[in-house]
Amino acid sequence: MTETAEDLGGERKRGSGVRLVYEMLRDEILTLALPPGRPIDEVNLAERFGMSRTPIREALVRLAGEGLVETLPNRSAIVANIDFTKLYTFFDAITLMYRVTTRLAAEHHRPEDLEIIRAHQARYAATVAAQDPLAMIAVNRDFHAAIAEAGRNPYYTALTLRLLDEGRRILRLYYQSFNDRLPKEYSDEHEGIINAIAARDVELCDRLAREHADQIVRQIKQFFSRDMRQDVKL
Amino acid sequence: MTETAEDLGGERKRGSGVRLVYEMLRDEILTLALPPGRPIDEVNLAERFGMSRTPIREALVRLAGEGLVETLPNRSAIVANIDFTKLYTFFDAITLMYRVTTRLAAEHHRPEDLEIIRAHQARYAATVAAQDPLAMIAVNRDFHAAIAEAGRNPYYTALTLRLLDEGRRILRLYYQSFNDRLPKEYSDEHEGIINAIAARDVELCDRLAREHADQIVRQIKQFFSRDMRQDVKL
DNA sequence: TGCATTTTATTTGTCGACATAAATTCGGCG
DNA sequence: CGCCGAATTTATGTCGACAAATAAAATGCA
Repeated sequence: MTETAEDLGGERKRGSGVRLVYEMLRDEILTLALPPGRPIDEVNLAERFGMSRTPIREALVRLAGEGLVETLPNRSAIVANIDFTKLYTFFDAITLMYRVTTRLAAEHHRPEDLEIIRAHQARYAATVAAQDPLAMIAVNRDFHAAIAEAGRNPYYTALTLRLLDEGRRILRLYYQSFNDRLPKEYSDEHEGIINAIAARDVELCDRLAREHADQIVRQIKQFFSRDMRQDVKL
Repeated sequence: MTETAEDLGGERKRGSGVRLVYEMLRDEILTLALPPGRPIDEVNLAERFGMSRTPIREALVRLAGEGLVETLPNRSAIVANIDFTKLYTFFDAITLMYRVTTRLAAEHHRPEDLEIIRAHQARYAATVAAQDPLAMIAVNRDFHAAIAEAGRNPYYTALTLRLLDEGRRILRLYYQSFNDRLPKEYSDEHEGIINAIAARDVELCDRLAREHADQIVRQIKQFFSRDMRQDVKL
């Protein structure tokens, strides 16, 4: 799947190796290029990135801290599995975080925040028009992350980011099942949320964020319950 | 402060070193034995724990992932500072998490959860009676962590744990200002919460959790605003 | 042939050492 | 006397190698 020889050019600056590996692995995990459960071999990665195992391990430890890889003692680390039995807790949490962060964004956003949010939304619409699900999923995450940032509560932002990242993998599964054809309905909902934030209408933000979350959750629930039934058949 | 020669006995099992360092450092940070801003020297720790720098670094990376230490590139890591300008976001977040986790505990708890929660509360009362603020703070954290666990939403639990840990440092500062004399009022509030969970009364749990949080927040806010005023005077 | 046990092999956990970047000290110059 | 720059020092980032533990393979036995 992944090309063997990556050969990332020449000299890297001291300290940049870890971040490089971290970001690259993270992206491959979140796009499902590395599927859940796949073993992660340290020496393999060390060769691929042309560096020692030490920075590789540090990147893996950080990813493990975010719950993106699971490390079994004395055994290969693996890409974190998606626990479908806990999907409902995920939906519950992300719905609450959408509501809370959007509310706070309405209260605390500054002009420059809105610019950033609108820029993400423009990119989002472009990815939908281009039928590029991978980019769409990534930008959708950036959009809501920007809203959370505008809310200026780092604790909520941190949880929201974690949920959004986990959501990238779930959405990837979801859209793959449709051969990656994208509906564009979310685009309108995003516009409504932006306007509500700009108007500083806290209650409207709450309602729109909840509806936005409910809509996605409903679709994915439907999809996975279908999938569950098929699984049960064996 | 910290004894130089710790000399933790003899052989350790392969893989246990990291957890040992991680837990010990974590405890020292949360009890303020290591004050915010203090530099953390890797070789120093390596000598103290009688192991190489490698496991020390891994423990530090994990602690950095939880926001308990800050690592500056090519410079000493330091114990994470407490950002008092973001105290209000902390209060907001922990109030919400108290409410949400207690609500969920009312819905999803099982008999064994209640036993655990009650056991923590018993220990809590004991620490208050013994006027042991350090233990009291630690057990208070365990009490609310057990409630979060009973709510069975790992995302909420994770954020709650992070907030509770950060809260340990703040509470330590708070009680230090009173020469570590403890009021026992919280004990009764805890009992009320336990009863509401046992009765599966979601709305009552919400109200009691909010009041419990508000009460603590009010006191600490008062304390820190007093402190702020003094700071302004220079 | 099938199962248990030993042997091999692979991969992680840890170590000690070197390279490098920043902080500090020292020295020169204006 | 003070400031700027170079040398020194200190601590981190990275490396290659060894040891331990698990998985896989091979062997022996019933």
